[in-house]
Amino acid sequence: MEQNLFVYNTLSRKKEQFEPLSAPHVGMYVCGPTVYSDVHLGNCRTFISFDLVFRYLTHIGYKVRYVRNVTDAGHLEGDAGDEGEDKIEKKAKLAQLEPMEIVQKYTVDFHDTMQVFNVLPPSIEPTATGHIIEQIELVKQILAAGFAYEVNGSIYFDVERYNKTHDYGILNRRNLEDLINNTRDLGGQDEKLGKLDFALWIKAKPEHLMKWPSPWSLGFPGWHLECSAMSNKYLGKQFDIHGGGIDLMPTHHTNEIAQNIASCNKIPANYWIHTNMLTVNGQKMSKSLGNSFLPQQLFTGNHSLLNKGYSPMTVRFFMLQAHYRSTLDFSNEAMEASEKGFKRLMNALALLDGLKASATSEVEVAILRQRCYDAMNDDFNSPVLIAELFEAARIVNSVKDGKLKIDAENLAILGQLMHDFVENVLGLKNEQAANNDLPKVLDMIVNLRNEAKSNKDYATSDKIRNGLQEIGFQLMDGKEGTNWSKI
RNA sequence: GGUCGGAUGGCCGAGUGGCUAGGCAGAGGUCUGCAAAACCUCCUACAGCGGUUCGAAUCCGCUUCCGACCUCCA
Repeated sequence: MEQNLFVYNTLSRKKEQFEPLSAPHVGMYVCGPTVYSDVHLGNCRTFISFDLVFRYLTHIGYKVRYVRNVTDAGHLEGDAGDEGEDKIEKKAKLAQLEPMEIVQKYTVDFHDTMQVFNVLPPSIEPTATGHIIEQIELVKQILAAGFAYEVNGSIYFDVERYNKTHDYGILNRRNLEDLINNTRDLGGQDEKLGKLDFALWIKAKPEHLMKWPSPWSLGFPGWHLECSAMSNKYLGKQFDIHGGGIDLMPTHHTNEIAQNIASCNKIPANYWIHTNMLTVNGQKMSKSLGNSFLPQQLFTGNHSLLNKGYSPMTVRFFMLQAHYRSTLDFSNEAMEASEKGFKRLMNALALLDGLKASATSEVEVAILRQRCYDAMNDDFNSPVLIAELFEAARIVNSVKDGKLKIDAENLAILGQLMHDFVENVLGLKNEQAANNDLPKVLDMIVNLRNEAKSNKDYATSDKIRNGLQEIGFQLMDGKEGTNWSKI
């Protein structure tokens, strides 16, 4: 916490010094996935971005309670507005499954995918269906405060009424008239008094499967409600950071803030962090546009836009090479560049242990370390951090080649710095197979080859090297012997 | 249509008034039996047109193009 961290706050549209409400504790809420289908790569980018935030806050000494929800009910489908079908229920009917079967399947898939990307689990991962009571209580409070009304068993939030005493556009910076004038007329919204009003509680139709009793009807909660209720429950009325994809900002987060303020007159979070979109050919990756990749397709290369597969850590590195607030465009060329860069960084990390210290040092590593912190303190600037780490890699390689001298003290700092930032902060890890007999076998083959080589039997030595290359191992002859690495 | 944001070298991508990241690709060199890796050197760009300034990729205006949101979305 000696770090002077600055965070870009969507509320102020500025970078602000990060000051938690009660350090060293930090409360962070991030809107998680709706578990009605596989997470795609764009979703993953958001959670990887917040994983970086979580990891860095933790690294600099904060005790973070990280809450990321799973939406397993109440999320309405498409153009029909609040009359639309629950996404999960729709999928369940199609697949002739219980809604909770769908939820279970895609929750497991989500967790697996997060693990593959080395995304740390949040401290608490609450579900909407697990907090129906809390949501009903919240609706009661909003009703009592006079910012909601009931029509035929459904409850709607009265946006125009709310805006008379509060600023509805505090986050999205839009005035109400503009919003009203630019809102399309949608079908099936007869019940609502105002165009911008949104549902807090929806009365279920008879055929609806997911429904719960409430004072108003047998029904289900509106989508925006769960995040208000659950952040309030686990982090309090006010907490430090609220995050999510930038596409959630104009509507979902705007409504969330309105709900919280309407119920307890406090804006829930001080810092609002929004991550930008992953694009494909310049267009947002999204399920509805049909241009999304599943992580599995990326790993295997099984997609028409892909030349080959890329490993999870390559993908993670690719994403961290762009700043979280910039759009990131996906392409094969960019992925291949990241694949090589990632390998270069990890090779340097692996060489650290074998480096020998000199009596004197030609490098001052503490300066580099400070530059790494400076990068992250500037709104989690991982691309700049990675640039600094490539400088660290250059030092490692030069020392290894005997071209640069480093003393024990600087070597220790260098090692610490690289492990801290590459593994703990960026969350990158080596993907090579470990803990088996393979290294011993390879070392033996390498020794055989070196015997042939010292006899100038290059036909044999090249045969061994080429053979290993074909099955995925690259040999590298150096002054101090031969190294191998997985290609 | 309204609101907001973006346009950086062959590709990706940082940077917000002078010091002009980084990765990948490309060229040359060192090393090496040859490779590979590594190291060194080179390629030095900011959509266009005006303006402000001693000085602009960075600030202002206009133009062109692209995107996001306005409707579920990470």
